[in-house]
Amino acid sequence: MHDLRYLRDNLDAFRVQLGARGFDVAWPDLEKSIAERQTLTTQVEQYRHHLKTGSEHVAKLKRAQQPADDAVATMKALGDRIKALEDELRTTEARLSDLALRIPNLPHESVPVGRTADDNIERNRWGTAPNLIGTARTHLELGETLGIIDIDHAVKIAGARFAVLSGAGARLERALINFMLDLHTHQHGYREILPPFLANRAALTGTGQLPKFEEDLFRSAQDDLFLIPTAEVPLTNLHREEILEGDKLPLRYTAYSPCFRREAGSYGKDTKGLIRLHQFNKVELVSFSHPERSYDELERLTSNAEAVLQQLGLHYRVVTLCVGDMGFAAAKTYDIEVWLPSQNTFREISSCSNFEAFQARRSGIRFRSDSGRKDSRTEFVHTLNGSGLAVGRTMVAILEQYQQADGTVRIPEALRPYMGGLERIETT
RNA sequence: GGAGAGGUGCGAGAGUGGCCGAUUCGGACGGUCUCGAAAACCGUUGUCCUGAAAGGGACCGUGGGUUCAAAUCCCACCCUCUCCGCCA
Repeated sequence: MHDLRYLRDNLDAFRVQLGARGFDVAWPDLEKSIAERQTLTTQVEQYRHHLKTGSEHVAKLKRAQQPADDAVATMKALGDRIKALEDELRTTEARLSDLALRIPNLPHESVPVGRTADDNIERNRWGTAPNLIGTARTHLELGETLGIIDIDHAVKIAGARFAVLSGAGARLERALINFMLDLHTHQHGYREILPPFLANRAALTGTGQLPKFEEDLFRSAQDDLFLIPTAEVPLTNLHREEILEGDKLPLRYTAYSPCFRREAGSYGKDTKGLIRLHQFNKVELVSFSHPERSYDELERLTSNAEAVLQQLGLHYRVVTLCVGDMGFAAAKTYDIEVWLPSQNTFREISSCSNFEAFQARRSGIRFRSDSGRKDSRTEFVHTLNGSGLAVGRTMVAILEQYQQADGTVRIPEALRPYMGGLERIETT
């Protein structure tokens, strides 16, 4: 969501800045709605002022026991007029807010131009690919042979794009969650949260999933609640409609949650294995930052996510997403991509974004810089989030990068304490 | 799920139709006093929209309605608390 006043005064410049991102915005409707709202608001406020003073006049007459019928009649007519105008204003405002909520965020000036993932720019690389030329098995082959990934039974229970983890597989997933949470809370200063996994409309509108992307979400129709597609939703909404104290910023939170996505429109993509599921586990990082420091915070948050891969010894790279590849709400995004030997390529395992004030404006998350001061003003915070990391895909990377010639999988050392000392996954 | 009570500013809590954006107490902030502090006393202290400013407008859980006029009356919904039922 953007500042509508700014938008009104700079509509053309704004369109240019938004570029290709604004291709499906209904600009003429938007411009018309803004103008209409302004006219109606001014009228309603003027009439209401008359109504207010007029009513006081009536009160005076009645107290003085003077006839007030004429005045009452005039005021009644005025009241009816106001009611009609207010109806119109309500309709206009609803239309305007729906239009405005569908405008994507403005990209930061440092974001590379481009349309697709091919235009993303590699920023840095860490580690080396294991030497598996020609022998790399897929995580699914490994997992099924080892008896730790079971797709067939998941289909029976829920259908396509679900997975059952079994034995050491389930243990590995749990170990990863604990390892990540411990790292972020003990070493990176995040506060651990265990949030609700369902969220209401207001929460999802605040972070930007609604109104535009409702078809991507699982929904409980009876209650009008949605299964969260990421813990970003509950974490960011922790402070919705709040005014935070400026000297407490940044506020950093981490949470494990399962994530639920309908994956509408991705039929045929990544149909095998754990890469793209309707339900997956993720440890999320969220930060509420002072606007002046949010880009430093983005670097920090990204490095916090990278630290997980470094400690696990997984080869990866970081790319800066180009304008065309960024999500709806982001101003700038780094994707962390982990090396998958079987695909001979890097695959996304984390996405770290600065949303600037986009979500904060939608959610009413402000801060006061000098608390207690008379002239202190409130300002929108900047919100950031990133995966720290997608747990399922981390497991995929471990299986593939740590696979041995004999079909077993070594456990990264950092993880062994979380696996009861287990050093290797073998067929059992 | 059933019965009852209630949702007001940072917190407690008053306000049952007009003079209420809202009494009071507490907290916080500033000041007086003090070597310093406590106490006491004085003052300040909600958010948003509009406007260059003066000013104007909105907000008392949310949304409707009644009325010349609504925090106050009516309706619906949401939420909280207590009791009962059910349940991990």
